[in-house]
Amino acid sequence: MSYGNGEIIEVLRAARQARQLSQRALSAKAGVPQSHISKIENGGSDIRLSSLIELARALELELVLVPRRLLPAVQGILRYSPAQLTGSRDSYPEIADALKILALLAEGHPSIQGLGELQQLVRELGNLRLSPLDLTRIRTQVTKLSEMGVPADDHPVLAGALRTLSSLRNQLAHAVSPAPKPAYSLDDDDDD
Amino acid sequence: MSYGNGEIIEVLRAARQARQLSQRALSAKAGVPQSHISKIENGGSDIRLSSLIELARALELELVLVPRRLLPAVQGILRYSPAQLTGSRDSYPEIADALKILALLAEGHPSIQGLGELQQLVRELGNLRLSPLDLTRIRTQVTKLSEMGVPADDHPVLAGALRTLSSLRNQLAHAVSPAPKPAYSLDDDDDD
DNA sequence: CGATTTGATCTATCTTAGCAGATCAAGTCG
DNA sequence: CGACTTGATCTGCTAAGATAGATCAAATCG
Repeated sequence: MSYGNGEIIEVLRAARQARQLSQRALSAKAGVPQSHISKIENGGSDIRLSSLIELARALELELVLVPRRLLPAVQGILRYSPAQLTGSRDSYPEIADALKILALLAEGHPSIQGLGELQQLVRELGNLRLSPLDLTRIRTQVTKLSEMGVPADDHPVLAGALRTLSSLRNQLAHAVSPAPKPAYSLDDDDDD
Repeated sequence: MSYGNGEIIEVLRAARQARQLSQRALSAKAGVPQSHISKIENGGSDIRLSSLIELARALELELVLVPRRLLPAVQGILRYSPAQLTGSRDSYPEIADALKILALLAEGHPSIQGLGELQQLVRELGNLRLSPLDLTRIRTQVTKLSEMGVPADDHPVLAGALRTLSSLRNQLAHAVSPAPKPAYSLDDDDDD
């Protein structure tokens, strides 16, 4: 299935409704008149690319051009992600798996700070290029964590995982200089 | 990183060039005037959604709206699929090529400090996960550099490349926290 | 070298997106 | 029941996308 005007617009509408936003609320967010949003959603307007991007961003969507051959794979990701609006995934399945396990642990023991730190660590690791050995180390630590029993911030397994993954992250991050904060902040990512 | 007008259009241009189509050939395929394609590719037109879809289809691309949280996963697919236009692999041949060209330039003009900075930038970029669009941008800058003529630190092409690649590196590096310096500094990294 | 191709730029014209609001019917809320 | 919200539709206006070509300089080809 390929996406035409109507399909793209329908995704926008569905996303707006999923977020329980009215057209007026989206109008306020995106800076587009409510009447215009109505016209767009009803197919009465062949909107411009910049407007599409604006509305999409207000709905936490990104516009992507996908080679047709890869469309099924991409649709697979969109389809099997929980509600497509929640749930973070990475393209390293190991990272996604690790985050799931850590999420479960953290959910069951919200007071254990180390679990939150671990989640953050693993997320950051997912932004770096990982070797198979790196992935193995991450998986090993997460496996130990899942077999840990009742977690505690001073539990040796948790402390060991923090140390190991922290060290790994630091090693890899050393290859990338810290990003300076320019006076003009170029990336205005999700500041709503 | 999110896709703006310019990024989307750049993907179209890259796809056209990858298929070795001229603007006139694409015009014939998509039914869009060549002059209009030129204007679009040069950012002189905020094209309509229907036009974007038409051009994309002629280039075997599909337009998809992706929840922002799933963008990394989708980009992962685009990055690692062998069907990708650039033929992406585990290592980035584009980075290797770019470093080669920069090394030649730097070798011929050892006094140009900016070339050393560029080499460092490209190396660091190679440590981050890059999308096809990222690679396109890097290649574009390096191509301009190789056609620059006699380089100078204040040459606009060199300055532009530094700006563009620096900005790209900073955007990507934001996803990775800086590696902290522990009180017990085991490895006193002398950052050159 | 002439012929051809390419991307960019131009003119003129038509169509419509986008905007600012107003207003309406229908539904919901307290 | 009145007040309020919502999505749809309307008017009028401006600016720009899209089109049809023409034309140019630069590059490429045979």
